[in-house]
Amino acid sequence: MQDIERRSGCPINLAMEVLGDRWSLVVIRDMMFGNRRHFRELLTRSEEGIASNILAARLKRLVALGLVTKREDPSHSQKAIYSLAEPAIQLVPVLAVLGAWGRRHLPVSEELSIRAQLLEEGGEPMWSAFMDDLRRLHLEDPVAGANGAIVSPVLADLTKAYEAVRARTAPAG
Amino acid sequence: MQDIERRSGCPINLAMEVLGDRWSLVVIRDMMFGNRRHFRELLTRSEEGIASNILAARLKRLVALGLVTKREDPSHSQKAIYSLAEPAIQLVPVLAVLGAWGRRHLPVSEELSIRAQLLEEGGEPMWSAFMDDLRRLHLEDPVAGANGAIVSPVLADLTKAYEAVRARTAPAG
DNA sequence: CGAACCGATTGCAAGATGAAAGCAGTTGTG
DNA sequence: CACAACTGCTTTCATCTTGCAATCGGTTCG
Repeated sequence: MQDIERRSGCPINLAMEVLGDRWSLVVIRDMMFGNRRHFRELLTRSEEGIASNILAARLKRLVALGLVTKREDPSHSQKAIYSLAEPAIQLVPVLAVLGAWGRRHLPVSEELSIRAQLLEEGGEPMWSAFMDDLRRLHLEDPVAGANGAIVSPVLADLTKAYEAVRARTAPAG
Repeated sequence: MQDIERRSGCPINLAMEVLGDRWSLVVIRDMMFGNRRHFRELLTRSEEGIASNILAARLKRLVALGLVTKREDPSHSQKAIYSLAEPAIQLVPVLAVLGAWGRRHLPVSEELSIRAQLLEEGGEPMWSAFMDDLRRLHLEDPVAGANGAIVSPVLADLTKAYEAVRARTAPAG
């Protein structure tokens, strides 16, 4: 694991040393909920428009920290598949409660917060089911998970709800 | 509320725009679990050694964002009392699950993670009780909350456990 | 053989961070 | 009533981080 500062041994402090920047959790969110597994997908399909050097730096750091793994894509000798490692998969509850907080207190858009709402309402059972799905997509068979040969039922439901809201609120897009 | 970037309307993204730096959540943690309510307390009793200019900037930003409030201390015309506002109080579940994650995956120290452990084991009922306590200390009567005239039972339990571990692991300190 | 695509890297400017010192005013002490 | 300690900050300056734009060498596809 790459060096973090270790200003103190407090769990909150250490978590902020690992995740306390503007991009790391957003990248993990895209891998987790958008199943973005390649550099280009993360770069160009990012809602927030991350810069390529920042993305490269974040991915390298997350790999060094053991939150993400990187392997070759057999379909393309230059492509790399990025996958969530177990510690990142266990961030599901963190993202769920953080999303729930953001939805209550920040100026979110309806389409981008429907998944946070469902994840909050689904509670612990849904989080566990989602984490099991993620283990299949990212740990068990990363290649099939990356190319869509296997899918997550929980993620499919979330995505379906997202598409439905998007179709309703922005029929043209 | 002060301007945040608003790169997107995603709850996770917005939460990271508000809390995604190395210090904001640490400051909130100290106010919440350490009941640090004055600038000097936050500055000198910080485990991580925050710099005074950074602390000043963070407090100003958190006040502007509506997470923290600032008022005069009647006991000292120059003193300011900083209190958690409702949105920050509702970060209790976030800090609880984030602490639980940090405790599992990062090199925490035993004494500084006992509170995270208790908070995780206490679950939702304990979080609710703690949030009620915080409302009394920070919203209902900030002055009495700041000077110790009223205390939080939940916090007292957490602090007691912390002191016990500290006495066991570092008898001299 | 050229265009599009692959995961990055480089240069540069702007902004954030952090250590240290300092500030003007207030309070407690001898 | 002088004075030291303490109050919440602010300033300065050197260093580190961030983000944009352009680009890189290689691969794949038509």
